[in-house]
Amino acid sequence: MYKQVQQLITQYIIEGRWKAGEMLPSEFQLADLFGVSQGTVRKALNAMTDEHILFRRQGVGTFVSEHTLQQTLFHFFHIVADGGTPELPNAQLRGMSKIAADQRIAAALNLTEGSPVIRIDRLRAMHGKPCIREEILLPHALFGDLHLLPELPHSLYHFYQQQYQVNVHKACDRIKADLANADDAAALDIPPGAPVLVVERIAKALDGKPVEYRTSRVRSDDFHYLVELN
Amino acid sequence: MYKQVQQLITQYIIEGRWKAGEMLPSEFQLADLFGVSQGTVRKALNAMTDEHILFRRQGVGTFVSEHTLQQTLFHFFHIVADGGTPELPNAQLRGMSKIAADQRIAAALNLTEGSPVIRIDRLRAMHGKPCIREEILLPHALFGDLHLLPELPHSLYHFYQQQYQVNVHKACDRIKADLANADDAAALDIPPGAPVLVVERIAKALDGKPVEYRTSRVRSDDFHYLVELN
DNA sequence: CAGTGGTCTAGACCACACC
DNA sequence: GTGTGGTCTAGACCACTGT
Repeated sequence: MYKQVQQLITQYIIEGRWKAGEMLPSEFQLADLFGVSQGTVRKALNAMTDEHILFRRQGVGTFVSEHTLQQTLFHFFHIVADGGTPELPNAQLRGMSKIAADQRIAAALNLTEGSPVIRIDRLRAMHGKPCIREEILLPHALFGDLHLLPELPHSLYHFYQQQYQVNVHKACDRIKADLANADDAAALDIPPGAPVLVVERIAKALDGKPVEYRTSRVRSDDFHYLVELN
Repeated sequence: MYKQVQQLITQYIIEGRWKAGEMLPSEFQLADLFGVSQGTVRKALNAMTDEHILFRRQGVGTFVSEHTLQQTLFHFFHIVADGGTPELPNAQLRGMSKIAADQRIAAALNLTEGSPVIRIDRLRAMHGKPCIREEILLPHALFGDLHLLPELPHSLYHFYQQQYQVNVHKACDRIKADLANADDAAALDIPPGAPVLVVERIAKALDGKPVEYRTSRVRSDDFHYLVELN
């Protein structure tokens, strides 16, 4: 029963009945709504809190998670300057376009080859030092004419959520090492052939469908990728 | 109260009163033992199950987690062949010695400089193809004369647990890119200057103290590091 | 069959936040 | 003060396991 409740609440959020940042009804109201006891609702809410879909504040209420800067930092941004603490870098937009998905992109986003996708190129910098080249690919079907906007905010997941009702809540990163090519060298201010980290990410929405395919090329002299294992 | 119960159970495990793989008393017996209700014990046990310190099987009982191959694979081994599924590679022992901790090692293991540490060198291979060079550093105080053994098992965390009552349960990986040096090239069968992943891990025991400092150099042509974010 | 964990319920009380 | 989530308790029943 608590899993059904969980599924129902998730459905309500996907349908936009409860939006990001909004407060849900209290445990007892939800219990009445779904015809179960307060304890059962509680178990569902806590499970969803563990998945970071909801968050709760004692004395206040239960809310749909927003991708705030804090959240994004802890859950989805793992590139850190060597001596320092996690921090969000600036992002400089280099270009946006609509292209047709090749085989690689189609596979990553679970589309058919040739489907329209939006491509974003950005250069990110920390403390004025360029550190990451990002290529971001989005299904056109979900994001409409995003590529025609003049600017983008730095925190994309928050933006996806606010403007397109796309809630990123899971992701999978594949990390490799490579040598800096000419574009890397020019953009990141490193010698060609220097080692770089390549992080390929596929991000998934609440419904489990892939919604973003992102490739980051990171200079490795002063930055690393950090993973906590529990 | 449930946090106190959690702390007590953890303490019992650290003291070796309940050892890896053993079954704990039932929820009601624990409730009597600690003077709380069964629901409170349950909450503590479930929290510890989430941290992978315990695992529970319906109809059977609650057990102290063992680092089985399965566990190790999912929680602590994230290097994967490009096309394939996660898999544990062979390990070929290259050498073991007792050395004095330099500043870097002392900082990682929270020891004073000059403390004795055990150093292990291994070469790991998947499907007969060499893929990882590992340097493993252990505090001598916890692992005694491990370096005098003629052989080591492939799954070290299980071995630490069985032979030295050291339960690894958290770790932190820092990932960088580098160029293959002469030793990498020779051992991993790649050209010098090829890109390699460098994974530095500090592993922590149940009591939160660092117990292993491991540096892995991974060939990046056919392997990657995999991270799941939730 | 007996013993275990898994779920659901109901009620009480506490801690906290906001008005 | 009122309403919220957080904790603790107690009891019932179910599902699963091993004998």
